[in-house]
Amino acid sequence: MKRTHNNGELRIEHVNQAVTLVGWVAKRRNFGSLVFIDLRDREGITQLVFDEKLTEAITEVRNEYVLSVTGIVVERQDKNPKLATGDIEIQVSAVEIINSAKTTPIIIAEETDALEDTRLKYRYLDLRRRPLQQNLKLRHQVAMITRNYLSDEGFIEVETPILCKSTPEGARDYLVPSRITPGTFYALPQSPQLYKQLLMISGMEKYFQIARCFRDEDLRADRQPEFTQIDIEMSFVDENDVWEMTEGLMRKIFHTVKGIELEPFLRLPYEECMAKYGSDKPDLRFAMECHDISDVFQNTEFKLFQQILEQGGIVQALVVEQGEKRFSRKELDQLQEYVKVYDAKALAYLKYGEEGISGSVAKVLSDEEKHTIQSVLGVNNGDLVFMIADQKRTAQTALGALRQKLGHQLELIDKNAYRFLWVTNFPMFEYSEEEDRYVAAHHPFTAPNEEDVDKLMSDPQHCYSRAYDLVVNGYELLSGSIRIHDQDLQEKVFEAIGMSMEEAHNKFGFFLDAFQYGTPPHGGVGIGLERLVMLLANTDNIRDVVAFPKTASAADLMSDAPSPVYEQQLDELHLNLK
RNA sequence: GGUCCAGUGGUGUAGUGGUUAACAUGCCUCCCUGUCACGGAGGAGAUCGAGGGUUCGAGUCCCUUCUGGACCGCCA
Repeated sequence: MKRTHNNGELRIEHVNQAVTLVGWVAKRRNFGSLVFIDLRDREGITQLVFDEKLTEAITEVRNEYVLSVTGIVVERQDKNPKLATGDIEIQVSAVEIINSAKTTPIIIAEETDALEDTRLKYRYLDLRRRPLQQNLKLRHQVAMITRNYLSDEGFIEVETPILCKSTPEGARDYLVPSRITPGTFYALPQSPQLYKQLLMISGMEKYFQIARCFRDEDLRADRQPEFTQIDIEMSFVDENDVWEMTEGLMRKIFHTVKGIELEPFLRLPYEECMAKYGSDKPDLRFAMECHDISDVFQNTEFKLFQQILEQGGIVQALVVEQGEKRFSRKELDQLQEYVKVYDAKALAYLKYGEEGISGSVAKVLSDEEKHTIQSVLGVNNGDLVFMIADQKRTAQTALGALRQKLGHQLELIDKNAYRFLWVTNFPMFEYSEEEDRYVAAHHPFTAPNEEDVDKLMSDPQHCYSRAYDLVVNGYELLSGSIRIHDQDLQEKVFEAIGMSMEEAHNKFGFFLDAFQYGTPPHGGVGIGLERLVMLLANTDNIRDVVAFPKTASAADLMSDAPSPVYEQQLDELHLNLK
């Protein structure tokens, strides 16, 4: 019997039609000589009615049995408004039990029960549940919109290799041993970066790929070891072209999926972003900005602030409007502990109350200082001021983390809003304590700002790049940059990060060779598909939008990967385990 | 590498040193013709993640370890 309809589509107008439905038993309600079964497929649920002629045939039927039924659509005596098909039911005339099922370890109909490890072990059952099914559908929808949009804009989808050359710059590679050439390895791509740039040299002009990427780094709630990027590269463009194209894609996606018309995307240079929000991925769904109030303490008597300022640090401050009475002493202590996670030494606060100014540093600051803070920050009666004095980045980052925490804790966040922000002008380099040298902050093919080219060697710390991130609601949604297309400039950048041309040729020789044959100006982005779908699905966990995700220790609880392999496999690959 | 949280019938939880480990749900048997979180009666099901220790006595306290989760570092 071939199915005639799915379980989500029958309505009152189908009454009296003969139909055949298939699906899984979601629920059985037994009244002896009358039995109801909720039949589920991916489109929905339809209620089946079995009268006394047929109850015998389904006595053995339990949850998750697979059935095929034929019957007549009838109007229900009592309609169920919670169900799309709630106006009708199927008076079953014939039933075929296609397959039986063991009792499931998790209850499919319940949407929330079962802990993470059980859900992951029985992922195929968890995937039968409505929320995950919807997320996978959503993910498909986003991918399709993206493909169509980019194709219409003249982009060509090209697949790049999964077995690549290892490039130890950046994230740790997943390695794949070569059987044919003993002692050598492929790496899985961290991103198709070099290949997409090569495609620009090849004259593809506009490329995209929905690309799997792999990074052997520790996981987070929004990070998996393998993930998907909507990878895009364009020739003969500058930042504005890339941004406009990306905004167009985002508009299309949010319009189609959510029916939302996005506001124009804001733009903010990195340094300003760090100063205001203490993060390179700020959540702009609430205002609350940080301020550098070091100037207030130029002649301070307070030793701690004095010392920090002398060492080149800053005092960063944040006002919680009407926050004076919103925190207990215990909560303030907890916030104190919270900022320590971000390396801040302490969190100072001042309460501007009716009966004067109190708080952790009320006694050690002068009246003049306290009042200057008030006027500089525009503090009103009843406000609370948090301060962190530390080295610039530490103070900014710790207070920024506090800002984000307070946004949640004080419920300042508009949960239905999407606030897009381009963070631009990232630093070209950052100092690596570990390696005792400057390393590329983005990657070494990122173009420096034109006015900063002179500083590449002389002042790398103040050299900024044409890299940009698109940030939404506290998530880094994508990263990209305008790339270097000039050989001399590329050599200078390698020199600045202490990489000899010889070393550079060892690592990226094929790429540098290609560079010599007429490289167009180009740039692009890599959009984190999972993060985009997370935002659209309103979840804060990446596992909710990945069909078969890994645990925090990068394991697959269902298949039990990674796992040991047979001796023979190691032998073939010329590998010895330590 | 570090910090914190969790682990108790199939599933989710309660149980802060003392009798037979409780509740919900699921499961099994029986009853029921209008349920949709169906209802009713009965039943089975737990070496309390593992190992060690403290104690007259440990699910409970201590140590070690494993697993899951969140975060810091890391993620060009």
